[in-house]
Amino acid sequence: MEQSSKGVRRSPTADELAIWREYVETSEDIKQAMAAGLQATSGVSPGDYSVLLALSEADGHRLRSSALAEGIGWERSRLSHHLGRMESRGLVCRKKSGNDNRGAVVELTDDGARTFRASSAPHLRLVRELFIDALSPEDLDALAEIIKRLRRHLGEVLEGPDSQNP
Amino acid sequence: MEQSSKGVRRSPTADELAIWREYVETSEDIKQAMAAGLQATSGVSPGDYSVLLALSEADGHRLRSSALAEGIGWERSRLSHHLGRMESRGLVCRKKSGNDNRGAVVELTDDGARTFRASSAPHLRLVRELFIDALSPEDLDALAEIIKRLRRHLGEVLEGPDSQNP
DNA sequence: ATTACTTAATTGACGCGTCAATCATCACCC
DNA sequence: GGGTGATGATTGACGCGTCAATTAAGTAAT
Repeated sequence: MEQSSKGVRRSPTADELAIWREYVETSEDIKQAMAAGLQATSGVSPGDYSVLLALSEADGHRLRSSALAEGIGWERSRLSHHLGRMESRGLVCRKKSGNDNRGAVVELTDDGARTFRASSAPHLRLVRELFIDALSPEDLDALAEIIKRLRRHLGEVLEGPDSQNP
Repeated sequence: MEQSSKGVRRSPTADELAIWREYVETSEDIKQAMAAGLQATSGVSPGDYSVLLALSEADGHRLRSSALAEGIGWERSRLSHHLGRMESRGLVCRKKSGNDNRGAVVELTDDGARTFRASSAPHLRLVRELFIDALSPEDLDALAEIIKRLRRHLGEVLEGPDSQNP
């Protein structure tokens, strides 16, 4: 039996660790730069932007809160907290859903729609400035491929360990 | 004049935006998986781990708080808040510095040192499982290069805009 | 119809991070 | 030595995210 099964497996080398650290730091710095830029230009956070975008694209500017959570890949409680803050700022409002009385529907207010329109161009500009402009088309392709592998691997590793789900 | 100077510059394409989104989501998922794994195996957060690591490597297991902040690349107030939490858990303690009475010195407690030793192997294992194992050596090299470019570009873009620093 | 299960969403507590304000100390210098 | 300003560190307020608990409404089974 060798290292591929279950025995002792090697630790990352110093080089590998350095790349890991750079990876984490860089992605956090970029996230932070995006947040700061968005805040400065449009007064919204990345989370706000995700919510506004999803609602803007939705039929009638309204979505079931669970559908919204699903759409942007958030936990429900996270969304609930965030909607509370956005509602208090008047960007969004919550109403009872017609057919199922436990469901809530989230709707974009006029102010929310305006805010989204105003933040869209700055957001796109920031994506270009902070990310796209840094890389050649070949880099971008390579990165896309690497991300796919990271993602797929992560999925496997989070399933595997103790998946007693039928 | 074309798009390279100051005029209208193109928005990201749909493909580019998709890669951006994947990049952000993946790095957050990985960060989250690391945090969860570390918490489950050793009861520490990634932030705790950074602090413990830096102190463990320091001479006498103690550092000026500003040197510590510098070393791990944190804002001072962030570190101060974090140290408060770690101190209340008994991982770390703060003392007045000898020669400069406004400086504080942070010192690893025995419990902190023990905790660090216990978390080190799980941390390395997680780096391998979540990151290194997902990629071939060539991928890793390519990724390292891309990260360097992102980082360099980010530095330029954050300097440039309005650097009225003498 | 009463009990039991599931599903939708919210809440509260708590850790984390940022920003702006504050406080203490040191350094200078007139 | 008493301003003045820089430096080291802390604090408070607030937004963000997770987890565990809770509320409320639908669904089934007996």
